Amino acid sequence: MPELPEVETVRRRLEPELVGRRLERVDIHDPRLTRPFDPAGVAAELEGERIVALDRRGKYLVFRFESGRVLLVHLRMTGQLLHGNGDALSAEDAHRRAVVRLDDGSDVIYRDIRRFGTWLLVEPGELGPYFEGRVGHEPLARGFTQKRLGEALAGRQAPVKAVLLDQRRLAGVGNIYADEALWRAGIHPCRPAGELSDAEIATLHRGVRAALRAGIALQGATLNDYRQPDGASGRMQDEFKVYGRGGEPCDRCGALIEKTRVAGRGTWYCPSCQR
DNA sequence: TTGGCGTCCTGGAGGC
DNA sequence: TGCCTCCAGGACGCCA
Repeated sequence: MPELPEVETVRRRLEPELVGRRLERVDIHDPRLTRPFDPAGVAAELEGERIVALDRRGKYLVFRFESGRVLLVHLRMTGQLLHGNGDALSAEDAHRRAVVRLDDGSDVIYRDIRRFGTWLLVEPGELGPYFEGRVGHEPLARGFTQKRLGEALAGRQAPVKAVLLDQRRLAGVGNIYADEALWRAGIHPCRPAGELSDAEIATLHRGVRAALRAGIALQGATLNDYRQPDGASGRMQDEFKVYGRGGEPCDRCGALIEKTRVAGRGTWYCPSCQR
């Protein structure tokens, strides 16, 4: 499922291909994609727009247009953005939810098996209010310090993993990278967030950033559905320390990795070296 | 304000 | 072989 490293990988691949291009035709096949707005209306508004920048905020892809409008694309669980010739990209694919024809004749295909993904067209000046209170610190930004992480965790009785997954506090961390970050930090995912010491917060701060950077360096993790815009798989799944490795030995201490459930999510950890 | 749970959604795995 | 049930999880709404 696309988290910060996967979304950033998609952004980096698409940016040189899409910036400067005009949207000639937009076909949105899934009425759920643009809820609560009419997909035909959204498509009509998008046609003719020129992309001037492609950014990322948390797990959102931010398409900025010449008019000042912004299209926010969230891939959720199984969303994919593919770029190429639409006819060659399996036109019969039942999971195609939208197709955008660009002015160079290429296509951007949006496919989504579980249909959780969303497209939201935001008017100039509305992006800030939309993100306000909804999307928290960027964990790889220069300003995300150990102090900022400490503030996000302070006073919370919820499991530390649940707080890492809370996008209002930390943007972009999902189930995979939360587990991987906690393993790197040697912290048990069920520990109450507010009880971590300053030293543990410092270790977790390094662990979160290291896990996310590793994911970006390996072009994300491909488990089932995530693909890069050219269809290639990521390689992070080959470097997982705990996620999905229940019953296998821990790389650090050799104890068998266990699985539990935290915040309603499957959670893998080492019972020996994560305290 | 906080934390937990249900909902949306579909494909795959496992059981019978 | 076919059918049924369960599981996976990001964001959001609801409730205690």
